[in-house]
Amino acid sequence: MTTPFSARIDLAATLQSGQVFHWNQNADASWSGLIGSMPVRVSEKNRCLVVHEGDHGTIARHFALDHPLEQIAAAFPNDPMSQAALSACEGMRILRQPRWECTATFITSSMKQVAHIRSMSLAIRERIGTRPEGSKIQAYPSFEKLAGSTESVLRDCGLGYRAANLLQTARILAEDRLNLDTIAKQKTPMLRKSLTTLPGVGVKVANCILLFAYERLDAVPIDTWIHRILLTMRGGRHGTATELANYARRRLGPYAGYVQQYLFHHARSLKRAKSPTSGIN
DNA sequence: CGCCAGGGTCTCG
DNA sequence: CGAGACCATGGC
Repeated sequence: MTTPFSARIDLAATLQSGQVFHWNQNADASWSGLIGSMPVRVSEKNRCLVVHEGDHGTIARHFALDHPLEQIAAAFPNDPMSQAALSACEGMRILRQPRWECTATFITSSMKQVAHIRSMSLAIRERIGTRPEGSKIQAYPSFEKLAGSTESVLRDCGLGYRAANLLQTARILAEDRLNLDTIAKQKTPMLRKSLTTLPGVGVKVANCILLFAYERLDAVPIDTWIHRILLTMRGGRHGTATELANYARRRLGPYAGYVQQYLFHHARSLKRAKSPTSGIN
């Protein structure tokens, strides 16, 4: 136990909002997980982050304690849905994720519920990953290691038709036909185009990767939830994918990705509250 | 049991 | 370009 950081955070919202899929809450309400291969245990005290285990600098960076939440909140659109999400999720942060791990988990995410993305992530870790010293769960396998795996092993992890995509992407990276670090200097539209060359990465998944692993806080992943919300904001008026994307960018402002994440988590929280039998999904 | 899930890709108009 | 079929799997 050490002195808390001073930055405000809602740890549960941050870790359960469908950004990362491998954190576990302990009996004492603290959270255990990995940042890359570094075991971490953190908790919340007076809405601030307390470190029990792990390097402080790495943790502060991963949890994006430098993001200006007040400025971001002030930039939220002034409509009922956005403001409701803002007050419900105050303190939620967009994590800075390791690029490969984020890319891989969102390749597996298509047409899957959050609960199942989690189970696939845990299965891949357990089956192919390696266990850091003193960690309960295993680290996500590197793309080199995953490239040496097989499609049938990945199907055993529950990936279904996504297995081939993940394997092929891992091989492209292992053969250095694309470098996730080198492309980080590209401007957002070009970076999005680079990411979508990877098998299993379309515009939606690319926007998740841009937002969660490349600090592009204006990137807006439009999944089924956000799609419905945007339609409601437009008064039920339908449109093409590109029209909706343009609308989202204009409507949600400079921190559109943040607004999107708050809307997503809030909408899912409301639905979970209606069915108490279901756990965290 | 039927529906839906943080969609991508290929085909066809 | 834009719309539709198809893709596996599990939670609800």
